[in-house]
Amino acid sequence: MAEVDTRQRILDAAESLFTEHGFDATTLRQITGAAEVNLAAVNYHFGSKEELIREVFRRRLTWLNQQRLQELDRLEAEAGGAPLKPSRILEVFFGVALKMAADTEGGGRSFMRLLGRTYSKPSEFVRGFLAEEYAAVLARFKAALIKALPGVPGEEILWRFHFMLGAMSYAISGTDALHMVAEDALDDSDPEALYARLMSFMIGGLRAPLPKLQAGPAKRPRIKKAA
Amino acid sequence: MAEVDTRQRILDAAESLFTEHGFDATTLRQITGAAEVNLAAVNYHFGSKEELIREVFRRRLTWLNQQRLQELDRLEAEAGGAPLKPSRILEVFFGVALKMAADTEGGGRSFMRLLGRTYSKPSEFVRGFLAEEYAAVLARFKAALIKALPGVPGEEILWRFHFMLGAMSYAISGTDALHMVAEDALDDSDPEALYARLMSFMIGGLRAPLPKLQAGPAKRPRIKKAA
DNA sequence: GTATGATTCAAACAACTGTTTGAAACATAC
DNA sequence: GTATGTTTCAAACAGTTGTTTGAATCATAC
Repeated sequence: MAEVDTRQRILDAAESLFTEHGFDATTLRQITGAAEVNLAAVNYHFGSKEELIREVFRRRLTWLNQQRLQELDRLEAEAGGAPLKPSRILEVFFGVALKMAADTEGGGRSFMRLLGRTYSKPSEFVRGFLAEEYAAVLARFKAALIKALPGVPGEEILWRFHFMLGAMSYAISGTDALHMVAEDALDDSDPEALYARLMSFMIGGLRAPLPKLQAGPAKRPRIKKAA
Repeated sequence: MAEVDTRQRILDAAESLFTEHGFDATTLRQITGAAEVNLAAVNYHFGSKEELIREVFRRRLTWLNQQRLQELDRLEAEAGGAPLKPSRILEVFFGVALKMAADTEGGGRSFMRLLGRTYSKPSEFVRGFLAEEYAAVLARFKAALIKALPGVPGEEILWRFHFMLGAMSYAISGTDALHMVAEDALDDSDPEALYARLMSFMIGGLRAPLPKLQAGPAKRPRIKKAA
């Protein structure tokens, strides 16, 4: 019984401290201190600091991605084979994440900020299982978007999806960054408003006119002249 | 004479190692090893590791922001008081950054990746002078954008600017992240193409319809019915 | 009660951290 | 040449890191 309690307390403390100071700058002594457990408890319950980090991610990420897939399933079932509205797809993917990020009490907010930062700087040993957790989800959403946007090349969609991940990451970890730079602070206290803002920005970006790419390696002339 | 060489070699090695492993995970012994200088050289030339980090940023950031202000000056002078096209403003701000990021040889690319990550996780002691370096630039570009988009509230512009910073950050540090997740790798070998992609995405986002913000602290009903 | 296994605890471990030191090597001016 | 100031170097410093250890405590079943 005490096991669960201790594990949970360590995970919660670690998640919060990792978010605040990063992995390397957070020591096991800080974690066990905040969790009010013995130092050796981390190695006893998780084996090592690296395994603890992985578990911090696994705990939330698995649920998050299951939720995303589940909602996409529901949406596609409702549509019955017809392509979805791109905005609906984005709403599922980012809506679930932002909903989690809005959960200040359960620690979801802390985790999402951590995830955003880690995603852009995957320490070698998280990269592997992060890819593992994300692979299926990314594939599903990419396929849905390609189907929803028949006119847009798949590569372009992937890039724009990538840009959107960046926007979301900053939106969540957000105010820390802009706050430091803009004195007239942005109000991020309202998750609904943030969600609405981010979503209209993303949809605008997703539906933007395609860039004029010139002189690529596989340039294809418009009209084939006689050779 | 040797001083300059040593300082420079340390800064270059530090920049590259910080980008790859982060500040905390990079040790002075790694840096001095890569730079092929004595361990004590860092403390002799920079005073401390923290000062070294600050100098790594200062070296590039000062130039980068000067460049941005300079180009904005030129643009506004040409316009002669008339509001600029929003896309032109973005082209200056992000174009300069992406040009630097495209500089693989001079180390600019490495630095921009580092900057993008640091911006979203400012260790307490970089935050201060990072804000210092950015304050003037942000203010200028914000003002220009507000002038260029008279219909859009200033707060909305700031948010969208923030989202764009996120998109750019991911675009630069980019492929590491998406690469790990999408097997059909994105080709980021062409900076021109990346620039074009990012720019049309951003402009699309910037010009997107305003979000419908409901039930804020100042909710205003559409039609006031009889009570 | 005793026995068995899981969990906690204080203490120690070796390895590594940023920093300091004092002598050596170097450059430059006289 | 000597003198002076700067830069390099190997070695050591004290402090912190993640991890291990072996005894103590707890819970549960018999």
